[in-house]
Amino acid sequence: MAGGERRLQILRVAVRLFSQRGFRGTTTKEIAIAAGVSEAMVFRHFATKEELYSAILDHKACLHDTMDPVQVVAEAIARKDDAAVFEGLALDALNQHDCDPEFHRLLLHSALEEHELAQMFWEKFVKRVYRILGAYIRQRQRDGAMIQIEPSVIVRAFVGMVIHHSLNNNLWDRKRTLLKISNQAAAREFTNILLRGVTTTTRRNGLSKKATGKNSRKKSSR
Amino acid sequence: MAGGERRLQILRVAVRLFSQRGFRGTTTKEIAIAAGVSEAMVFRHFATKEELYSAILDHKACLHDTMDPVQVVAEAIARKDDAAVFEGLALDALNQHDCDPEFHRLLLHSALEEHELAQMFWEKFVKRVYRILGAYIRQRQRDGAMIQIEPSVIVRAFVGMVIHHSLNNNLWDRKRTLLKISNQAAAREFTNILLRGVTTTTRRNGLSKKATGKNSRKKSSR
DNA sequence: GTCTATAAATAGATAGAC
DNA sequence: GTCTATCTATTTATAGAC
Repeated sequence: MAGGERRLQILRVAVRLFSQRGFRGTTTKEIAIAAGVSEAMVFRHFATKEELYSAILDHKACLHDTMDPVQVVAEAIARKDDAAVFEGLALDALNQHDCDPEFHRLLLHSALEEHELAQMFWEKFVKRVYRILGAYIRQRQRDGAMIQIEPSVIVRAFVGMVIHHSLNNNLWDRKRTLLKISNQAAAREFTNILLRGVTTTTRRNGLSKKATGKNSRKKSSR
Repeated sequence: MAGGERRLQILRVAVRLFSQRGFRGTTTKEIAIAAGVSEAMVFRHFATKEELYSAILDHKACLHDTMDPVQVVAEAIARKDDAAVFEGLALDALNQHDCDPEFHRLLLHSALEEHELAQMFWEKFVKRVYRILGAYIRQRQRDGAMIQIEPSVIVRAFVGMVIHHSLNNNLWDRKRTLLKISNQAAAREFTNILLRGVTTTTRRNGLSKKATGKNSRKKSSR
């Protein structure tokens, strides 16, 4: 097998094992066996186990760089379509986690081990979501469309619903014994709860026909 | 030092190290050094490393058995005081995590490693919260006090806010760079968001407050 | 109870043949 | 590129003296 090809294969096997048992919990021998090669081959492609780990992180991080969570809803933000903003973000996150559960586990392992990936992810991804979503909420508060709660609290509440749901599905309750629901439905329900919870609205008929932004005139209700 | 005493001391040291670096990431030598004894002493009190781990889990699980999260709000449930129910649960969980962050980390490690503790905790604790809180919500829906959303979804949303907040504070953002808020305030804010989001009460306009119980939620949002 | 010394197994990593 | 064989350090665990 060609160099680059084999390298990638070993890398993928390592991703799987590291995500299952953590960095320290996985031996280079296990990786070699799972990849169907000798240990020497592993060390031919990656000088040390640490280097292998780093390569994985780079690999994963690069993949996730290309998908910008904020870009997914940029247009909804411009339109000030609250439901589309939150539902879009939630659905994107849930789908992401579903199609790459390994990454979520890898991230948790690295957070527990205080490895660089955790901090990198935090800096490049989480902070960004808080900044941009926080700014959006602040704007909507100025519009009189949302009640005066510290925006970070709202972000945390919403991110909490979504991430915790993923964590449940991927880590604790893979059989979905407690809650079986599609990602679409979950994104919609969480968004409904949050928006009912934080938007100013006088009518109780349904929930979404409220200020779409451009012409909201209500000033600070409380 | 007497037998039982030393045993407990080693156990406590091990709890700290395991929660920091996981089971496989901690060596018996490190434990011995941290406890100020020789490795032989560790193996005198615990035949194997596995046995030490199990002893920790028993120790912790037993501690947490005594504090029933549901009992904390039993009286609020009887009174149908929605705000007290949710705020009480949230505050209890947040304080619990704050005063024993090790347990939270230990739990995560064991969930990732698929160790028994994780499943035990899930069965004895999480399921219970879902069952009881779900039943309460269902009752409140029959009362006409809450909108018709699958109760499990509401539970997941709320538990998500709270647990994710703890996870952030204990694992990712110990410096609280993104959100600095007291447990009391957090419990109150999350409850406000959720209850605004799921209750049928007509708020502003001083219209009817159709909720049945003596719902004494205060309307302060800074 | 506590230690030092050490056994036995496993880990990461390298050498060198093919 | 790939393997077998091997080295070295570490890790779990034990023996036996005090």
